[in-house]
Amino acid sequence: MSEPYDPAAFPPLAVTVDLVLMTVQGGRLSVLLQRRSEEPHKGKWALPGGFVGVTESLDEAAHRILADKARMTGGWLEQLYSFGDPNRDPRMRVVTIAYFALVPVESLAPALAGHDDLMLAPFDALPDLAFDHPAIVNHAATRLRGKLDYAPVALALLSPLFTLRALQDVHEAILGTKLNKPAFRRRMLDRGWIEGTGVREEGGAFRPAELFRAKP
Amino acid sequence: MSEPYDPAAFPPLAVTVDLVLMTVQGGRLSVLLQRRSEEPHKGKWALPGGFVGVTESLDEAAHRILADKARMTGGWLEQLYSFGDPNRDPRMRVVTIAYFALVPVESLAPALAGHDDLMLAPFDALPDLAFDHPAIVNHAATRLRGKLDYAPVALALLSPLFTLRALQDVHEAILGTKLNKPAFRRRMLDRGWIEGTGVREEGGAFRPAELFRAKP
DNA sequence: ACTAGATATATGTCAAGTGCATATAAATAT
DNA sequence: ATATTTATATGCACTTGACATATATCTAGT
Repeated sequence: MSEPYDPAAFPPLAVTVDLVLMTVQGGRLSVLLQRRSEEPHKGKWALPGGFVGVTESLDEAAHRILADKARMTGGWLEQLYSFGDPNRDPRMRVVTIAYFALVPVESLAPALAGHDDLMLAPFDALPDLAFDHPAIVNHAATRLRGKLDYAPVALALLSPLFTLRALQDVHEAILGTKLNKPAFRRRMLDRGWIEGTGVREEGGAFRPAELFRAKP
Repeated sequence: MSEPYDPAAFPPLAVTVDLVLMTVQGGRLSVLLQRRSEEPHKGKWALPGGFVGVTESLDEAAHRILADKARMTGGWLEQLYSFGDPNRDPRMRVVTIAYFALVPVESLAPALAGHDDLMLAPFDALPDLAFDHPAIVNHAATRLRGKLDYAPVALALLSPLFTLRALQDVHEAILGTKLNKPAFRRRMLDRGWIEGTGVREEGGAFRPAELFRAKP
């Protein structure tokens, strides 16, 4: 910031936070959408979001919006990217800070139940989205795929105890490809993100797998 | 954005773009700083930046500020991260979108000459910075180091024709470590980012190296 | 009980990538 | 010419991951 603040030349802008809340449901990477009840784009699906309060940090605003949609246990939240095209909202100039969130699908159940203005849309069948939300959603998917290999993001999509098979299913859903089982297994164990519990899953029709958990 | 816009509950905020303009000078990774001429933090060093105009996208604002400081030939500009702590500016609420820029040091010479409110500060000897600019600068350095291996960012710090030795010097300056020469050479050629010109550098006291250029 | 079937887990081998040491090539200075 | 210095090339060990295959462990069915 070099020049002094001149409100006439540089009027303040509306600032929002939009949330790309992703989860894996039925083997497909999906994103939470909310039907718009107001113009513009009334009736279209859009990312959940909200304006940033004056006394609130960006992270706090993102947490607030996330907490409204999901029980935030074992999830992941990080800033994604900021979008500020002058025409992205026809009403007025809005700059949005997009956030990237991951939660196990069970954490979304309470919010989804009985709210028909909310839905989980799979990435391979997204509806027509409002504003520039298609670009935001694509940005999030790309980031997720890119981080999969060097950050324990996939763990945020699983419940606290999980099998290696379940972890692999999550990776395959995100990448859209099949992975080699022994190689995946060794890679995950080498990363040092997870630890075995010694306990096996129960109820399966075949040999039960060991349950793992995220390392603290 | 879910709720309707209520200016009383969510007044607009000032939005700025701050630029972390980095280069390698004398074998050291450095950042362009500007001395503040106004309160707050008057006299302190800070990142160059400015308010975002109403009709201007974030990228356009970043380009405008960059063009003011450097001849933008062969450089790199990308959005870094947004900072919006409510108290980051004591005057008022300011959200800043930080950008990450790389240019060869020669592109900065015109701006630096005769402007004693501008300086290139090496990362290993940064002065006391205004606002939350220390955090922004650290974020940029981390991103730069992280991208070095999988994106051709180092090329943006060199003139169009360069030797592999010069490219290695840039990498070493950024990472702060010495690298193995044959391994570095092979790695760079495998990446497919550069191509030989068949022409050799001239004037050196010893065997002249081949000049390379970035692939289109 | 035993066997078949299915899945979890372990191992062996190969190719690619990287660090390190060393060898060869090409220029200048004396 | 020869020494010196740097560029470029090559050989070798080590690590990592893909893939194939082997072994272990459970249930279901006879």
